[in-house]
Amino acid sequence: MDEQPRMMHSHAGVGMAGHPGLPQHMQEGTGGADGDGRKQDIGDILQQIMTITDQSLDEAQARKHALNCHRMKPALFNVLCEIKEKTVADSVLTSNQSGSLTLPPAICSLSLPLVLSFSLLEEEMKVLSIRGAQEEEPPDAQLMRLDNMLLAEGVSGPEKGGGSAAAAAAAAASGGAGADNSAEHSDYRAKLSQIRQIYHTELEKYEQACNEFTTHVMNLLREQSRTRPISPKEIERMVSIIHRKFSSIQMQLKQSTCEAVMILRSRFLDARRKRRNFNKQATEILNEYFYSHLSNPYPSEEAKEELAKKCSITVSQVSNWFGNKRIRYKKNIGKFQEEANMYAARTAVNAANVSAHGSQANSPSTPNSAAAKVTLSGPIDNGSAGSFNMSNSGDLFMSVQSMNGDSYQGAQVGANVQSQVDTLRHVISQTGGYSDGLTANQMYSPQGINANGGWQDATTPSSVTSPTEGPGSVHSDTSN
DNA sequence: ACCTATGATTACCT
DNA sequence: AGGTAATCATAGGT
Repeated sequence: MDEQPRMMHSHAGVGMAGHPGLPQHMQEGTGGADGDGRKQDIGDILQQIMTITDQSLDEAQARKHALNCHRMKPALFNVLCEIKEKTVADSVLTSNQSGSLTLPPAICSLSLPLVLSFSLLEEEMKVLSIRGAQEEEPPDAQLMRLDNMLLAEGVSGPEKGGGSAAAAAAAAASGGAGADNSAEHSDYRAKLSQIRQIYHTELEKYEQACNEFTTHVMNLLREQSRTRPISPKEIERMVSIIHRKFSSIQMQLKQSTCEAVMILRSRFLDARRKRRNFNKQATEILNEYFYSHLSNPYPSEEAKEELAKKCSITVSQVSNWFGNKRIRYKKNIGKFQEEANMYAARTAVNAANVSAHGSQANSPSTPNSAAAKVTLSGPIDNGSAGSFNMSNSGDLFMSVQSMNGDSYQGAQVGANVQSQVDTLRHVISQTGGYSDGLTANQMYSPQGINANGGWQDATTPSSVTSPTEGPGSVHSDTSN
């Protein structure tokens, strides 16, 4: 940066007299004029440089040529290169001393244009090498991380399959229901491949630009090395600087690609951000289980696995669902009344059907099948809890009494029969079967929920063990 | 735009 | 480890 002042100083200290023929002056300078005479020569040369733009192209070209053909040129060039190498190394070491370099007077007088250009280049090299030294190592680890991530996301990996594999992995991680969000995944894949494409075209573009620029700079430097002290080593260094520069740009590209992928991922696959409702079937299965095990809605690990399989969701999702359900049911039982009715009835119907089928083989009719049929008529026909409550409560109550009573106690009651008991009992509890004088909400107070809000199994001793449903258990003759 | 439903997460408890 | 309660953040309906 101190180039300008230096030049200005020299300029000011010397007269403006113009002299032709640079080589001659150089020769004169070489002649070893000391003191004022030498200064005068330098001033003359400088003046010529300053006015070089005023000269015609041919004239300048001729001088350049003459300079290149100077007999001392190769030797001088080598010396300059050497000094420069050394100076660059020094300047890197003592980077904050922006030392104005002191050249041997002989060299100064020999080739001012060379010295000047050398100084300029020296300056730029200093800057570049400092920068280069600073950016040397740190990005490596980060670059590797980015590369790994891009590879993992299928952006930088092999052409096909990588993306979908990543999507599938992400889908598995998010635990979403398969059929439901497959469309979404294709959308995700499409967007991912879009990112991938952009990434690759950009990468290619950068690479090409890097190569082009490198060749350009190399040519330029080679060209300039005829007039400036540029050694092949320096060209090499310059090239590596350029490559570093471009690879830092590449890293930026990689970084932003990673960001884009992350955003895409979070938008499409992050379970929490993009919450997907379970599909209707899954919800029904879960609700069915919940309401048929209302006295103890805590599915065992096995039951959870089974439910998870049935609903094509994960076990932890099942756990979440039951956790949420329990708490929300307990908090506002009234709100769930209708739902409870519905599922209670449905479960009863299912059980009745199963039981009817089972008994058709062996015995004519069973009390619980009758009960289920009674249950059926209410909520499903007119779909209203109110009318359901009023119409058949008596029958239901009787049926359940008998089911839960002695007649079924000793028999090999199947697990699903227990479900029916829970379900029907629940229906009864809201229809006023257990308590007459209460309001709807109070009536609905579920059996099993104690004063503290916890579920108790006191009312249904048999449901302490979570029943595992199996057709086999019903199959056995439960009638007599 | 608002509201409710709902799946997930969190802190805390047993 | 598994439960509860509170909370978050979004889906989906109006």
